[in-house]
Amino acid sequence: MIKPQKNGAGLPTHELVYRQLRDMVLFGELLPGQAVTIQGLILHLSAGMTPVREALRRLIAEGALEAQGNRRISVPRLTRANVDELIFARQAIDPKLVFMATSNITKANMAALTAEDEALDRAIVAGNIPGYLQHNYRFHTMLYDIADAPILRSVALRMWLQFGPSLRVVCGRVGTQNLVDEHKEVLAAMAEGDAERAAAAIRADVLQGMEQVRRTFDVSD
Amino acid sequence: MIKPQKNGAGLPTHELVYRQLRDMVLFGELLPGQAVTIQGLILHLSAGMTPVREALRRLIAEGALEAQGNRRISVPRLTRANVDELIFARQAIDPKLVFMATSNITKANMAALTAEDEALDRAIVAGNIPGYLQHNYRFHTMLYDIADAPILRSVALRMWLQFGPSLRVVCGRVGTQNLVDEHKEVLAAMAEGDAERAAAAIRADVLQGMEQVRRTFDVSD
DNA sequence: CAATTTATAATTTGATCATATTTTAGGGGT
DNA sequence: ACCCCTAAAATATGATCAAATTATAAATTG
Repeated sequence: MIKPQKNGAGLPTHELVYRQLRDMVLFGELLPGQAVTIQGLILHLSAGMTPVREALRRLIAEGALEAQGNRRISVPRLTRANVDELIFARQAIDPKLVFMATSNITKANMAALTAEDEALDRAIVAGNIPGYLQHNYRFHTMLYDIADAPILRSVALRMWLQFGPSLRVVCGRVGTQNLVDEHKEVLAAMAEGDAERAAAAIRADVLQGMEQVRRTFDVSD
Repeated sequence: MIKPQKNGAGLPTHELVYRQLRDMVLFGELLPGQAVTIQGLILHLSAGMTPVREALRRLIAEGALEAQGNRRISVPRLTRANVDELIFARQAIDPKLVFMATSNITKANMAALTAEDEALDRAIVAGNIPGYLQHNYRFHTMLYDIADAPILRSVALRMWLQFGPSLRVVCGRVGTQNLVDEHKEVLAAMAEGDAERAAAAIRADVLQGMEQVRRTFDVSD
């Protein structure tokens, strides 16, 4: 007699498992190199086997996790060459998305973006690392959503999943105080409808952040 | 007493199912808008349920398939805006990969690329559409592999999965005879070690091909 | 005789399948 | 058009088999 539990939300279990794992990757609960086992997730999340497997396949496809070949799964450890790839890709994609977002901006969108950026600033002064990571992610993904370009958005999100764990390590080393961003400039340019300037600002922001990731490699590696 | 059949190759079933489905998407056995059911695949590929589900989650994550929300899965139907996104992304990524590949080129690599391009030409004159699609794909993916940049490679492969079904439609309309490419120029530039020229050539090739995809939209849509 | 290596057993983890439940789509009736 | 009812498809579970890592013991060598 098997009884398939009806999970709280209206979402399928594999989706819930996916979101939990994704957040663990993005917001630093999983560190680079860490092993991830199916059995462990079944116990920890009290989910069935099939949903967990589906979520893992999805995360592997998105680059958030890595299949090591011998049936083992782990959080990828970036090489310096990988960071260079990420810098190139983000520099190409993110400004385009912000450029497109500038055309679609509304009063409500702009208010939400501003609120998110202010929450981000508060997390920085408070030294709240998880808060910084979450609000920073939210700020950028809101821009992606506004751009209304699903394919470029999915590429950009994929990049976040790849450098997420490393970004956590960066924050642990330099602290939140030393983190600066170009978000104010992005918002000002978007408010004026100056798409070129907004794109340039986000490119500077991306380069700023990714260079910080690269720098930690010059120390550790 | 259950006996888990040991599939021929040393690869897990979910991997084999994934590859078969991916090839069906890439080489035109699945058309845009077509529905894909789990049960149908279980019967057609005589595979179990769990491996099929895993392969589908992976293909959905890679953009090859689309979850419609109401538990239905289908081959995505590209919009004109989607095609513009693909053009932008490929124009950014592909030349970079060819630029990188030029540094890593070897005698063996160059011979394999040339052989693939010749097979491609033969498929064109023969009017062999599946052959054209396969050799064209192989030519480009060989370049990605030579570049040795796994993250950019995965982004580029994702793009192929998205426009694959539409490319099949294009070939069905214009025929293979009207398809031209810049592969000879790419190979010549790479042989000289001129990375800039090789990158420019592949950009022209990409634009050429993607514009053809866009053109079919102006007719049908 | 100690230490390193090799072989073997045990345990953990992954892969697949069959089955039970839930949800959706579609068809006939009001 | 709306609502129940049925059938089919998707979701989720636990059982079972297979494989890989770890632990343990034996053996060979310096």
